[in-house]
Amino acid sequence: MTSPGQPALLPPVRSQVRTAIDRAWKRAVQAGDLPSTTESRPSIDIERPAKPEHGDLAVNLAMKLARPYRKAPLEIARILADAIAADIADPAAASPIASVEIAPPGFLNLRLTDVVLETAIRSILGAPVDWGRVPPVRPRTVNVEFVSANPTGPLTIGNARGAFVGDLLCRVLEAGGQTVTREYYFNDSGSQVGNLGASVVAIRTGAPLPEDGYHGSYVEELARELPDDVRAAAEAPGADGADIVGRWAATRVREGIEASLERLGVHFDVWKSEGSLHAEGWVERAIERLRAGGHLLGQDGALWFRSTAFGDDKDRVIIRSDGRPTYFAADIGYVTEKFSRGFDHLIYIWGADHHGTVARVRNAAAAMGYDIDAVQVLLYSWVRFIRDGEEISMSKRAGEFITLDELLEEVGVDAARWFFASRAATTGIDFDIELAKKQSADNPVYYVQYAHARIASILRKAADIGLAPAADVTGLLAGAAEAALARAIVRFPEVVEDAARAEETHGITAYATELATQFHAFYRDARVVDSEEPDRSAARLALVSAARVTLANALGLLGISAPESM
RNA sequence: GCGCCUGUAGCUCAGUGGAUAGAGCGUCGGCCUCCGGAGCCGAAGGUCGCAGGUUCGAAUCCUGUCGGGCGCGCCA
Repeated sequence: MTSPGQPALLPPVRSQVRTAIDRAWKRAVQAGDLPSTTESRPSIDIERPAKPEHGDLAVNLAMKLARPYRKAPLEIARILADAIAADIADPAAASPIASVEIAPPGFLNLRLTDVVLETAIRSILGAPVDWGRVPPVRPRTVNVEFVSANPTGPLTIGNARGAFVGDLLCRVLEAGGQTVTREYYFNDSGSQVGNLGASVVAIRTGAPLPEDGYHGSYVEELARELPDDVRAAAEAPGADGADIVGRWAATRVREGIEASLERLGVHFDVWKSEGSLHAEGWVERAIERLRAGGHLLGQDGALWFRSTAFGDDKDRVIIRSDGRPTYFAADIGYVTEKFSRGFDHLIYIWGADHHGTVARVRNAAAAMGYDIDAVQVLLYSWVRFIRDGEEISMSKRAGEFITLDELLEEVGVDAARWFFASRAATTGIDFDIELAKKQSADNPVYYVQYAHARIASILRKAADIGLAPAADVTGLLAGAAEAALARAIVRFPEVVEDAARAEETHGITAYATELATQFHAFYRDARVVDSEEPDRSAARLALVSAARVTLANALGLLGISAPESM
């Protein structure tokens, strides 16, 4: 949403072109050159041709219209091309298209005007912070819940992907104009917390660890740090010592988790405990709501949600026969609690092993009267961590694990962020720790950061001899090197738009790499700092300045630093 | 057995039905009198697991099949 005083974001070039094509299509229909149809026109796909001789952008609309119109694609392409040419000739239309060519089997290959590129560069330099933000398709207030590991031990590399994927998703949604709340859900009162407390007590008293106890140095650390007042309360007659110590330990562990997450640049807005959902009556009210809707079923002494009525393969227990609510009961209470805070979209980031629970949560939301599509689950696949050719197996309870902190210490936050950002969340991936360390110098993230640092260095050097970026690059783009770099820069908002829509970030890392390559090529071919030619130098400084802003914003979008020097 | 995800270059991964399937790393060969060589240029490397089908066109959609991962609790 744009407030009155604020200029609207410049539409991405691709959107401007789409508008122009649409205008041309209507022009052709009005002129009677194309049949008017009651069917809606197919969506206009605009793609970037692999080969430069195919122009800046290509449109396959003529091929798509061939069937409904029962006309040869090339014939339709001819008509559309004529209409686009007419649109270009109309000064009032101010078309972003410079020229159009037809290529078999029916492509329309377009070239952009220099004006469109220059306008974009001007807007980058004028409002660098906004560059890459795109207008929302539909503005939403989104709750993204992720990590949500119970505070029974430090975060491990097993939690890593969820943390990065969730935060990256939030960032990409924010860039797409949505309002995002990052939320962490945890249980600090269950039996596992009691186990943790019992383990701490056992170490403290020198007793053997309980059967299901927790191992690991962090448990010993907790035992050492146990404050006297907590110990006294736990040892009071009739007190549940394991529970009291467990709650204290869970709080300590949770604070440690929060610190780890902050270290990797993930900040949660809301920390929500499962206990609070019960205490505040959300679970009870949600169950009543389901009951009122006739979605519950008593059987074998337990209370079930009729999930099968919504297509699930079985019904799901909400209250066990012994009267204790299941985890799922808290889930449905949580759904109502979240919606009560005004979110119109809920996203859960879960590991792929939770896919069996997706249907029941969404179905319960539907049963309570919410739009099922407003509850979305993003499943990420597992990462196999490899060291010395062997998969690292982990067990938090047995104390065999590598913590997230240790991983980041080894490979670095920027490299780790890049690693996860550059892969689709749904594919299983291998993370070879030795390889990640060994290749750290060759990691593409440094390639992109290097390009940024190099530009920063150029700008410093220019300033030293009194050269500053021009306010504009008008006329500069006649040069081939400049034109190529400008075209790469201007594509950024489209990349963000695609990433926001796909809810994936690997398009951004690929783009950042490509832009860095374009910059390096420009650097090779065009001297930027040149006191002999101050005007051209100033214009080129403006262009590389725009490239720097774009690289910085692309990296920033991924939570990766953009260093001034390396 | 049923369900979901997945199979693309030596390795790690991109590829929303479109033009000769791409990138990084690795390998091989070149480039520093000049704004940062963490760079640039070039080369080799592919039956897109396999077999059918859909259509002007398939890595992409459908069916089958083989391999890998995960799930199928009154666990979380």
